[in-house]
Amino acid sequence: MQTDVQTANGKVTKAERTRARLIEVAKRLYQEHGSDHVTIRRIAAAAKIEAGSIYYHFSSRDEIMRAVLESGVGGAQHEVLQAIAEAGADSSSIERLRAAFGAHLRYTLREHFSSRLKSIRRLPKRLREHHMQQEREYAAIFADLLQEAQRKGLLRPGFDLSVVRMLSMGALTWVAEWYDPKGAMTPDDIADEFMRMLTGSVVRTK
Amino acid sequence: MQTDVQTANGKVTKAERTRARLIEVAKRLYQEHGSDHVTIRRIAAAAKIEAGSIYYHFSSRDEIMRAVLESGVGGAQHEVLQAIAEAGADSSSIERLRAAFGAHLRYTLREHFSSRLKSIRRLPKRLREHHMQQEREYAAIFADLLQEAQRKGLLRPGFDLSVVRMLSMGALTWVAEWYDPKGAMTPDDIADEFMRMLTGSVVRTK
DNA sequence: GTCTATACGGGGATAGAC
DNA sequence: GTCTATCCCCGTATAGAC
Repeated sequence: MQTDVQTANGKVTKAERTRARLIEVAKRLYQEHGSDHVTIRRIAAAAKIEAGSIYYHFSSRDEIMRAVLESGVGGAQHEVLQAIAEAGADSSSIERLRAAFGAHLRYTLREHFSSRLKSIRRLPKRLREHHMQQEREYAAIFADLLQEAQRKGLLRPGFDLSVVRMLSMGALTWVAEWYDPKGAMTPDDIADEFMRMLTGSVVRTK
Repeated sequence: MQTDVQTANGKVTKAERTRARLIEVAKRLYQEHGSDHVTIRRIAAAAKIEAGSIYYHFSSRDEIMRAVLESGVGGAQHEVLQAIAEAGADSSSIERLRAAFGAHLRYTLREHFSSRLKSIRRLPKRLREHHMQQEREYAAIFADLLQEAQRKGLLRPGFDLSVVRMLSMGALTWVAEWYDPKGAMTPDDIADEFMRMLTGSVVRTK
């Protein structure tokens, strides 16, 4: 919002670094305490800065929240797309879907980030619109994989792919609510179990 | 906490009625605005009472929140058990599971209540423990149905039933995040679609 | 860029009248 | 049981020194 543009020679300004640190700190606080109780004062304390100074980098508390959401969805998107790419060009749609689900789950659990859980309702309309646009793009990744699978005849007919996608994302996103890192299962184990649930019903078994 | 016991002759005291009204109002506010921004003063205003008077019925804000959660999980439990009962004694485990899922989803969407979404983290330990015990009882309903189905050989072997249950509940609970009441699908349509996803993979198709 | 100081409102909670 | 009055804290945000 202020002087947080990169300088011509590609250097990162002090303002940029501080801004990035504030976003990181705020994200961590959201994870630990929920969107409630994450105040300017607390963010400032955790970032070892005075509360007033924050307003040099952000115009309001909501602006920080928006930045955190943006960074969260953006991070997930980046890792999911990368996982799909790593699956290789000769992978099937189903394999890519599995990779995408796995990446989504790993990210959600690692960052304990499920954007919707953090009260988006209270975001001003402008910010909310931007965020929902970002969410739609993220959802489109999975929607595309499912449609591709359907076109290639890999899915059992008769399903509403939108509903299947949203139920699936829900199942995975909700894992953050019950996952025990000290338990026996890794995030990938859970993603695999979920794929097994789909395979044989949604996915044609032949 | 105070005089909210029923009198010997079974009559409901004024205090009880007021307390119940406060819980109802608070629940509605939580639904509408999220757990953020639901203040004692707002609850008081919506209940047409003065803020100070609330402390006759509840000892703190958290106490109200706990009561709302209790009422929410209790309500869901009641309706799910009723749906199972209505499925009849000669119904299969799978039919009862379908009925239970449907009731869970209807309740979640109607009350826009998904307890976990409302920052439980910030509840004091005592209150949180009680709430999680209640959640476990609720989860046990579904766990029992799945185990029963497994015993009767209605499930395809090789699945971790705990994981299947938690993924399933997640898929359904998350529906509240994307459901559009003005859309074409009813809650039961969605529950049915989900059962179709399970049938043929988790449920043995024969 | 970051600090200090401060304005202002709204939060939870209590005391005592009625 | 409910009201009124009030305390004190902490929230967001701003102004101006450095």
